This record gives sequence, structure tokens and C-alpha cells, in this order.
Amino acid sequence: VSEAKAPSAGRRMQPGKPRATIYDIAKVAGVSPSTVSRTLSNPGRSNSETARKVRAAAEQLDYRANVMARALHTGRTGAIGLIVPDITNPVFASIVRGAGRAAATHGATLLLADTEESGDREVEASSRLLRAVDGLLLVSTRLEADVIRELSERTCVAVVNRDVEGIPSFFVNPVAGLTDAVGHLYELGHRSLAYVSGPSTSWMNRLRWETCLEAALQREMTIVEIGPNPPTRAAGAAAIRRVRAAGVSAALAFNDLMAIGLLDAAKAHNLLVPGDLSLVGFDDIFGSDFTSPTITTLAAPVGRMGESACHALIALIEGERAPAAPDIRASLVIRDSTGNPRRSQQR
Amino acid sequence: VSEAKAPSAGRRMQPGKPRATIYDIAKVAGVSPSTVSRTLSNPGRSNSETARKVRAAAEQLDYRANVMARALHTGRTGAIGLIVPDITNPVFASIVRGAGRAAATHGATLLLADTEESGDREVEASSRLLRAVDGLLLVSTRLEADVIRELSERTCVAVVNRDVEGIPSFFVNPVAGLTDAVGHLYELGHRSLAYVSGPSTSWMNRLRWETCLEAALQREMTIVEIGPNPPTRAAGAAAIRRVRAAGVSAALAFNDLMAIGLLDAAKAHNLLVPGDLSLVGFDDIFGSDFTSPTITTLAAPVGRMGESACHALIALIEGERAPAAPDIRASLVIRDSTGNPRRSQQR
DNA sequence: CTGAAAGCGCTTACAG
DNA sequence: CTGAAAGCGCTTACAG
Repeated sequence: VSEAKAPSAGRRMQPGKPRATIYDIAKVAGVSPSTVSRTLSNPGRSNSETARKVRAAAEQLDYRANVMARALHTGRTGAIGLIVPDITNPVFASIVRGAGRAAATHGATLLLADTEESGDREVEASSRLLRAVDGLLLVSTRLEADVIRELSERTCVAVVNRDVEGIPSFFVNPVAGLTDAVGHLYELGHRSLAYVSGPSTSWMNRLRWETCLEAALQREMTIVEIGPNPPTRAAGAAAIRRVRAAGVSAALAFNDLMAIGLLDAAKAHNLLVPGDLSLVGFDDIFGSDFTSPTITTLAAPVGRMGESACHALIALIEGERAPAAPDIRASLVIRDSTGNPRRSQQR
Repeated sequence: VSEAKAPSAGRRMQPGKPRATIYDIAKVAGVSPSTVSRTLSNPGRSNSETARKVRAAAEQLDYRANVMARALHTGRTGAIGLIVPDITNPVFASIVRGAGRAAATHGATLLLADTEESGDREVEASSRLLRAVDGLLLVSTRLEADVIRELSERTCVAVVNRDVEGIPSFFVNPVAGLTDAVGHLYELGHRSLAYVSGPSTSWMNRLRWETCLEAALQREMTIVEIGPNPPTRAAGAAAIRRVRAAGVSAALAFNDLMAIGLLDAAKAHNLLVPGDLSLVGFDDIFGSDFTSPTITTLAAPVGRMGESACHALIALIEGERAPAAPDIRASLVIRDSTGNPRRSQQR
């Protein structure tokens, strides 16, 4: 049933009639190619009657400028390179959507690279995209700060989920929300926590861990870091052994994917959540509101962040100053995976 | 904290030193630009000693070909345009990943457009991308068959989740799986079903509905179509009123997102799932295995499908025959949202 | 095997 | 306001 039928056996690459060029329009409109070009790309720089004729001809021939030819001259391709570690992760999908909106606003287009969490592929993607785009938006990049700065000598660069000195940086500030989360656990009676870490190369992971550490210290709670781990559901599930071994009553996970994995595994080990183990995630992804129990997490408008980041990158490309990043904070969403610890675990 | 610091106030668009061109290499290697070009793009067409010198010079200057200039001449951009209705939907995210893999294999890159379920934006995206890509991969397109065929006169086109005469078409065949699902419901004792429809413009939605209709008829069960609806969780939830009003004991939803919405709403209405209402989804997306109850659904390797589709498109671009699409079928995954109807509802 | 030359489609000073 | 001309960086017949 689902067979691929090639349109016609020997069809070559660019099928159909060749597109009209400015020369064709010039002929039809009875003007020179220069005038066509000027009229079309610098409106207002030509006689209105001439402009009318040119536009009519363009319309008639269904003219569409050859992006490459234009790019060759202007150095602009109209494309933004977007590099994400995992397009399959709802958080990154939202960021892509936000960036796409911003790009569309400026008539720009998105060149997407999904590195599938591989540092090597990220390096490869960034160098491959380099010449094909006007700027690069690096999301949760694993590249080192120096490498990023080097990149920014070759093209415009902005980063998301990271703070790099000298580069427009956009990230959700986790400090207030995570501090609230630790406070929330404290009030529930927890005194010993675990932080189930994400990738060691993730700047954001370090920041979240440091924040939890500091907040726990403030409250005189104990906290241990468990990891690093891949930021996945499977890795979260695998971490349950170490969480149990640590003897803590609550765990904060690097992200919701890991919290969901932790929850899966807790059930498999007959641990009651939140009674035996309270769980806090991060991101408020699709699904975190219908696990059972539902997951207490930190929410943030990541789509809007992707949008701001892309707008800023475009400003940079246009030679303007990048606008200051809005102060985007994660906020605590209390659901059912956090509760009082069983008495035996309080200490 | 999260402030954007522009690298340096007045920095212009293409920062840093200009990239090396073949002329620079020619100078360093002491040969003509033609030779450089030939050596670099047609390996084996030049003296091995010359080739060595050219390569060394290229390496030394960190040469990277200007994609645009090359494209201008060859007519190839090395980009595949990928148009999806909703990047935020896990199904499409997987397809994007698959396509990305296939593209990377051929050194091609993905130009992504997310139409956010808008037909207008799809038209706009396809015409904007047209000149910037070597081919277009249309996923769950709402375009009419004629429009798609017209597009395919201008560039290479393949479609996913759709079957268009004369165009390489890739989709998950739902017939066997859905027939199994209806049989499964029959065995459980259900005799009256509802199909909660997706978008009216979705070819795949029609196919799924027709399949359910046919299967129900075969079994002498009754079935009603409820919709059309947007393919979203919210729309699924909103459809619960009509499902209840229809007095059926089981509902098959166009996709998992809608099934999850239906489940949310069923709980809100104090309906027992599966006792009062059995639910079947489609896609087996992330989350459908941890709702409570977990959702019985149809699973299929959509990532692999995206990969095959993109490979086929690339073959077409290379002027080869598109390979036949593999026969990819959805298969029934029985979980906890389907069960025996309460006796009062059996009829 | 190699080089000089033309050309891909557009833009942009430069004259007029 | 408009046109002739040069040039963006590469590729590819065409001679040699």
C-alpha cells in the first residue's frame, strides 16, 4: 500500500521549467536588470510607474529571487542555524518553535541540527552550518566557552541555557524556583536530599546543583549529588539504586525526564512516592502533569525564551546591539510527588 | 542575571577575518583557481602531488567552500526543506530526527518550517523554502493533491503521512492495527463505538476513520464519527460531552494527544476508564505509557519512516528513482485503558 | 593534467 | 531616476 512511486522514471534534479530571473522581468517590463533589482529590493528607489511595470512583470512570471545569488553578494543567507541536543525532548521542541516564530517575523528561516546529545556531532554541525547561515543559536551547547567565542569571530552567535561571557546568553534562571523547592521540602519535614545530576558538560546542570547545594546548606539540610547522568528517563530510572542507597527522603532531578524515570523505578521497587521518596523535577514538560502521582516541578516559558534569543541573534546579525535578555525565572509548581516523609525517614 | 551582553557595540554582521577562497588557496599552492576547485570537488582529477599541495593549503587556511557560490552554479543548496505541522508533537519531533539522520548521511542539511497547524503558514513556508532547498519533505501536509503535484514541478517532493498519486509517499499503514483494535474491543464485549476525529483536512484522519468504520461494520458493531477536531489534548477533552451523549462504551481517538485529553475529561466527569469508557489512542507517544490508566494505542516506528522518506527524497534529488517505501504498519499495544464495559452498557 | 574564460543570478557603486 | 559594468566565489566546458 505505502509504495513510493517516482513521478517519472528519469526525471532530473530540478524538475520543470526554470524559474524566471531578473533578466526575464527586465525584458517583459522593458527596463534594465539593474532597475528590476533596485525596484524589488529597495522599494522607493525608482519611479512609481516603472515600479508598477516591474512588479506586474514579476507577478506575471511568478518571480522569486534566487536566494543563493543574492546571498553571494550580500553575504546574507537569510538562515539561522539552530543546534539542539535532542529535538525529541519537549523542552527543546518548544525552544525550536519559539525560535521559528522569531525567525519568521524577520523573513528568516531555520537550519536545524539535532546532535542527539553527541558532542562530536555538535562540533561537526557547527562547522558545517557555519558558512550556510547568518548566525548560530546554540541550545544547551556542550562546547567550551573558548570554542564558542572562537565561533563568534566567524559568525554571529547566541546561546540558550548557558551563560557565556561576551556572548548574548539566554537561560531560565533556576535560583529562586529551586530555592523555593528546597524550602517546600523543608517545610514538609525533609532533612536529607539528593540531587540527581544531568550531564557533566551541562553548564545548566552545574548551576542547578550549586543552587540546590546552597539552599540546602542555608536550611542545614544534608544533600548529595548523584551522577552525572544522561538527561534521560532511562538514566533517571537507573539512578534509583543510588538514591535509595543514599538514604534520603527526597530527590531533586536535573529535569522532568529523569524525574519520570525515577518515578517509574520507584514504583518498580515498591517505594511509595511521596511517602518513601519525594520527587521534584524541572521543566514542567508534557506528561509531568499526568504521571501518578503528578510531578512537582519547576516551570518556565522556554518557548518565549527561544523566541527572545532568536530575536537577539537577528538584531546582532543586523548589526544592532542585542537587546538585553528578559529575566526569565523558573517557578515552583507543587503537585503530588512531594509530601511528608514517613516518620522513620525524618531525621 | 541573564543579561545579553553584545560582544562589542558596533560589531557588524560578518565578524572577524573574511574566509579564505579558492583564490587564496591558489596563491598559496601556486596553482590556478580552477585547479583548486577541481581538486577539491572532483578528487582524482588532478596530479597527486598537486592535489597534496592544494589540500595542504586548504587545511592551512582553514578553507571551507562558500555554499552559496557553489549552489549558484550547481543549482544545489544541500538543504532539504522539512515542513511539519507541529514540532511540539512528539510524533513529528521523531520524524524530524529520522529525516535529520538521513540528511546527515548525505551531507545535507535540514531547513525546518513549523506551521503550527496553519494551512496558510504551510503555503507560505513551501513557497518561501522552494528556492532555498533541493527538495521538500511535506509531513502531514494539508495541501491538496494538485497543489502538491504543482510543487513537484518546481522541486523534488516527498510526502509523509499521506498518499499522493505520483509523489513518493510514506505513511504508517493503520489498517491492520486498527482492525485489531476494533477486534480487541469486540472481544471485550463492546458493541457501540465512537471515532473521535482529527482535522478534516488530514488525509490520515480520513483513512483511520474509514478503517474503523469498515472494521466495525464487519463485526456488526455500531460506530459514530465525532468531529472533526484539532489534533490536540484540549480538543480531545472537549469531545467528551459528545462521546457521552453518543452513549458508546468505547472510543478510538485520532491520536494519543486526543486520547489523553479524553482521559483527563473522563476523570473530571467521574467516568471510569475503562469501565464506563474504553479508550484507544494512536501513535504511542511519550506519556501514553504513564497516564493512569495507561493508554492502549497503536505504535509505529515513525522515526524510521522519516528516515526512509528523506532517503527517498535525496535519491530523487540525485536523479535516481526513489526507492519503494517500506511497508510500515501500526501495531496494537494493549494497555489499561481498554477493558470490559459495565454490564449496563453492553448491548 | 592544467589554466584562461565564461557564466550562475543578483547587487551596488558609478556615471549619466 | 536609470543603465552599463564589475564583482560576489565557485564550477565547468574548452583549449592547450
